Amino acid sequence: MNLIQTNEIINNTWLERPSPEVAPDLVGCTLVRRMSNDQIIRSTIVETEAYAPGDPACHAYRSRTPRNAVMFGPPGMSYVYLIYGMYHCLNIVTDADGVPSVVLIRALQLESVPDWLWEYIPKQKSKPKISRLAAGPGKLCRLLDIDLSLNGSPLGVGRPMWLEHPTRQLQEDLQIVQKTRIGIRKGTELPWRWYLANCDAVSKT
DNA sequence: TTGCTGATTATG
DNA sequence: ATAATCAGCAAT
Repeated sequence: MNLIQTNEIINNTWLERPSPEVAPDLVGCTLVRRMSNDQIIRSTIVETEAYAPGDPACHAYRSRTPRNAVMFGPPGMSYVYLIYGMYHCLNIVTDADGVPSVVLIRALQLESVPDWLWEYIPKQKSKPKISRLAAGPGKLCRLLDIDLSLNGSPLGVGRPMWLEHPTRQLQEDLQIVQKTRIGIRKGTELPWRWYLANCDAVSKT
């Protein structure tokens, strides 16, 4: 199945909804990344999680701080943070300006991997399958060279990243599963994780 | 200023 | 099951 198609650009109005509404809608959408060499990498979002106000797992649960500031900004920005001192996580800011609400991008499916991109993939014991290269929030940021320099960067055509809708037909054919979020200590009961069924890139747990 | 924690990953 | 590795945050 070819998940990557000609698409319509996602605008900020579409993102101006609570993250638990946007997160399932982003599954099946395309993340487009313009790398520093101006090459374009397109991939399909196959796993997302929502973080929202009143959610104890949300970085903005306690208060606004320098780290979480962009979560409070307008929709359509990227919120990137460093986790465990060595990986980055990519979020899409959603909901109205002032409401800290984001969608974490947990896994991507790439259609193909150009040779030069393998330089972004660290040497490992065994060569991973293409379907596992962006399987996990830290891995996808490493692969697409996403770091703190992209925190607060607006999404858009011509910018480092933007989002596109799939065709209507494809969107309707998607089998999306809803479950609880993973890797967190608090807010574990909220069913705010969505992923594509039968997708190799999705986290196993 | 110290100490602990974490929306992770690769390896044993 | 655990090391790697560090910014943020709460407590001192």
